[in-house]
Amino acid sequence: MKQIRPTESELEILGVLWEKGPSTVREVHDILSQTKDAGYTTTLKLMQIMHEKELLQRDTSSKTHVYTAAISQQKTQQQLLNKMIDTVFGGSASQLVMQALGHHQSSEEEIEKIRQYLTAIEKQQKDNR
Amino acid sequence: MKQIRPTESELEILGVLWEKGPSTVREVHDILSQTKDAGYTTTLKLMQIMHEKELLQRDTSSKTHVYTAAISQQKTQQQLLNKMIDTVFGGSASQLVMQALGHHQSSEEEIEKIRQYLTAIEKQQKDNR
DNA sequence: ATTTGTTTACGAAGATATTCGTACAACAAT
DNA sequence: ATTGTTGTACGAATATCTTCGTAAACAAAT
Repeated sequence: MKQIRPTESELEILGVLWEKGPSTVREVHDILSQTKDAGYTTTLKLMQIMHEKELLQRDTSSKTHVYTAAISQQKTQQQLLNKMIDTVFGGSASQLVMQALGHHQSSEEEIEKIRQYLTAIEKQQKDNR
Repeated sequence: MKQIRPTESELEILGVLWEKGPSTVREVHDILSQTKDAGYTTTLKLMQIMHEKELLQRDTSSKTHVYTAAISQQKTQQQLLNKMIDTVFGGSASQLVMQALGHHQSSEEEIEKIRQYLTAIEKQQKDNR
């Protein structure tokens, strides 16, 4: 399987593209600069490199290029999670889950969603027996 | 708050030390080399640098030094999780939780534990209102 | 047409991480 | 004592990531 290894900065950019959809460098940069302090050309360069690495696709048909994430959020999440569970959580996913729930503000709706998910998993396990 | 930013390789080493407890370079290296391909002096150097950065403590009383993780697994987990939730999961902890549960075999006991955890969190949130 | 502003392209510097060769110290076995 | 083994220290090369200055292309406004 092709391993995806975006760097920190690259993940930030991917995060914006996943949320906002196809965007120009300017759009990405404006969002990043709210929380980060970097020049415009820095963001540009990063995105160009990411395009070379095939982390991003781009549409150059108009002067201002439009970039799109070329790797799915799901797949990236899964890969990073697995690595993290392995190295940092000693292989225990439930350990990670509890840690995540414990120290992060979760809304009631979110908690309800997770409950339903747990039920679904249990049901599935019974069915497979 | 002091931000902890271990690199990939550093996390691997920390992972070993968290699991095995205080260890020599040789011990750490032997475990790492099962899944990774690096020379002994590379591991040594990394651990020396980590000691400088105060990620590891070491006991030099005997010829063969013994290293210990100087940052807690918990704290590190929390910090990495928060960052990951922010950038990769669009701020949604439940998203991360579901992704983690979905691709990992969880026993019924584990699921039950998580359920109880959810209940506790909900209760706590009500009480804080 | 000239100026102004926005954008891409490119190169190179600076920062950080990773890798390993070599030298030397400690010690055990011969 | 000599040799072989195992360890630390250290420097330097290499690789990778991040940052930004500068130039050129282009379009809109004057």
